[in-house]
Amino acid sequence: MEKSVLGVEKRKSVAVPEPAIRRMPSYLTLLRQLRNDGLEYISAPRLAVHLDIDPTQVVKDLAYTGATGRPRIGYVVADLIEILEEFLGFNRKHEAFIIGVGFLGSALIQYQGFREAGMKIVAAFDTDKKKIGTDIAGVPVFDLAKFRDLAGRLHITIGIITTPAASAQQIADLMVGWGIKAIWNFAPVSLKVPSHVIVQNTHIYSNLAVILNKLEQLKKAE
Amino acid sequence: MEKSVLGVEKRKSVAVPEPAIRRMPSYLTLLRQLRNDGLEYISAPRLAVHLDIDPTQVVKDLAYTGATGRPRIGYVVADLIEILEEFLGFNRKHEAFIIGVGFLGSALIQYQGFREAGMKIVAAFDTDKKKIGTDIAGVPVFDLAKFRDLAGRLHITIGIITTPAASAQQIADLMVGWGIKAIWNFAPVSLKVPSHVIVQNTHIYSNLAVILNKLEQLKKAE
DNA sequence: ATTTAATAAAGAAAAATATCTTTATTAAAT
DNA sequence: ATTTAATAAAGATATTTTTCTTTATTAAAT
Ligand SMILES: NC(=O)c1ccc[n+]([C@@H]2O[C@H](COP(=O)([O-])OP(=O)(O)OC[C@H]3O[C@@H](n4cnc5c(N)ncnc54)[C@H](O)[C@@H]3O)[C@@H](O)[C@H]2O)c1
Ligand SMILES: NC(=O)c1ccc[n+]([C@@H]2O[C@H](COP(=O)([O-])OP(=O)(O)OC[C@H]3O[C@@H](n4cnc5c(N)ncnc54)[C@H](O)[C@@H]3O)[C@@H](O)[C@H]2O)c1
Repeated sequence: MEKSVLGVEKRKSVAVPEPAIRRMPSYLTLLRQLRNDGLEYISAPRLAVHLDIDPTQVVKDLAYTGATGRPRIGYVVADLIEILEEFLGFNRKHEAFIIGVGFLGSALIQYQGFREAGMKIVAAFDTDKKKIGTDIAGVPVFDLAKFRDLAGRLHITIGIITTPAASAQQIADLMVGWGIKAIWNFAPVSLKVPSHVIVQNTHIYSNLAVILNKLEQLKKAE
Repeated sequence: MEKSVLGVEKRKSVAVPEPAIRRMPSYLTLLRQLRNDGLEYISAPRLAVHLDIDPTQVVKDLAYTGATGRPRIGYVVADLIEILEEFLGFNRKHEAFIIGVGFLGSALIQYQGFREAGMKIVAAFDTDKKKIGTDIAGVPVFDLAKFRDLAGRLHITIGIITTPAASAQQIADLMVGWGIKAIWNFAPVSLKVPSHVIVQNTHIYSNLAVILNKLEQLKKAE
C-alpha cells in the first residue's frame, strides 16, 4: 500500500516474485502431508529442512501470503494450508481445455493431481479421426474444427497445447481468436500472442539441459 | 580464468547462469527450424524477436557457448547449431532409465523429442505385474525388484522418477544406492539425496501456480 | 574510397532475488 | 517470576540476473 499525492491509498501491484510463487505449491503439498500425519504446528526452519531451502526464504515466502507464525511454535498447519490454497487459487475451480490428445495430452487428461489444484480439463480437441468422438477418463475428445463453436459456449480461461510443435502456433492463434486468457504450452516453441494473453511454457528440453549441464560440471570437477 | 597467488592459472568454474542454460534449447530448436527453412545467417536481434527476449541477452547467452557473430551479419546458423549442440551435450548419447510406467512415464518413454537432445530411455521399471514384461515403443518394462541387478550392469547416469509421490523417495534412495548421478523427478515431492547427486525437479504445480497467479493479477488490474 | 547503419561485444547500471543480521516475541525451562 | 532458547519478522547486505550504454567492427550504401 502506498500513499498517493492526494493522500488516497493507491493499490500498488505488489507482485509476488515468480520464484516464490513457484515454491509455494511445494509448501502446500508438504503441509497437506504433514496434516495427514497429524501435525498441528510447523516452524519455518523445519519446513526448510524438509524442502532443503533457506529458512528465512520460507518465512519470506509465507509472508507474501499473509500467513503469520508464532515464535517458538511456528505456523498452524491447517491454517497455513488454507491460506496457501486461497493464495494460489487451488481451492477454486479452474476449467481448461486441451488441444492435442497424444501421449502427453492423454497423460495430462488422466492426471488426477490437477484436482489438488482445482483444475479440471473439461474438453479435448484433436484432428485425428480415430480420436475424435472417444472419451478419455470422462473427458470427450472433439473435432478441432468444432473448437470455435464449443469453446465459445464453455467459459474457459485456460487452454493447454499438447500438439506437435509444428501446429502449436496455429493452435495458439485459434485460442487467441476465441479470447482465451492463458495458454499452457508444452510444445517446444515460442508462441507469438498479443501481450494481454498469458503464456506459460513448460519446455521439457530446458530441464534436460540443466541436468546435462550439471553432469558436465560434475565431470569437470573430478 | 583467474590468477592464483602463485601466478598459475586457476580454472575458476565459470558456471553459466541457469536461466541462460534454460533458454539455450529454445535457441537450438529455433535455429534448427531456420536451417530447415534454408537460412544461412541470423543476427541476435532477429533471434530475439522470434523468441521475444532482449537482444543483448541473446548475445550474452550465445557468448557463454563460445559462439561469435559478425557485425551486420550475425551468426552462421549451421555453426551456431553445432556449437549449441556441443555445449548442451545434445549431440552426445545420454542413456536413462525410468521408474514408474503410468500415464506420464509411458508418455516420456514414447516421446520422440528426446532424440533431438541425445537422450534415450533404455529401460523401464514398475511394480505392477500387468506392466512387467511388456514393451513400450521398444523399451522393456522390468520388475523393480530386479532394478539393482540390471541397473548395475547398464552404465546409466540419469534416472527418471514417474511414480506416485508416495513412493518417490524410496525410489530415489534406490537410485542413490546404485550410484546414479542425476535424478529427474516428476513427482511433486522434494527428494532427500546426498549432495553429490543431482536432482532436477519438474513440478507441474509450479507452472500451474504461475498461470493462476497471473490470471489473478489480470483480474485485479481490470 | 568514404560514409553509414547494423550489430557484436564488453562494460556499467539496474533490477530482482537470495542470504545474512538484528531485533522482538514467546513458549518452555529453571 | 526469571531466564533461556527458538523462532518470526524486518531490515541490510550480497549475489545473481537482466537491461542499458558505450565502443568497435564490418558489410553495404554512397
Ligand atoms: N510425450 C511427452 O512426454 C512430451 C513431453 C514434453 C513435451 N512434449 C510435447 O508435447 C507435444 C505432444 O507430444 P506427444 O508426445 O503427446 O505427441 P503425439 O504425437 O503423441 O500427440 C500429438 C497429438 O496432437 C494431435 N494433433 C496434431 N496436429 C494437430 C492439430 N493441428 N490440431 C489438433 N491436434 C493435432 C495429433 O493427432 C496427436 O493426437 C509435442 O509438442 C511434444 O514436443 C511431449
Ligand atoms: N500424468 C501426468 O500428466 C503427470 C504430470 C505431471 C506430474 N505427474 C506425476 O508423475 C507421477 C506419475 O503420474 P501418473 O499420472 O503417470 O501416475 P500413474 O498412476 O499413471 O503411474 C504411476 C506408475 O508408477 C507405478 N508405481 C507405483 N509405485 C511404484 C513403485 N514403488 N515402484 C515402481 N513403480 C511404481 C505404478 O504401477 C504406475 O505404473 C506422479 O507423481 C504424478 O504426480 C504426472
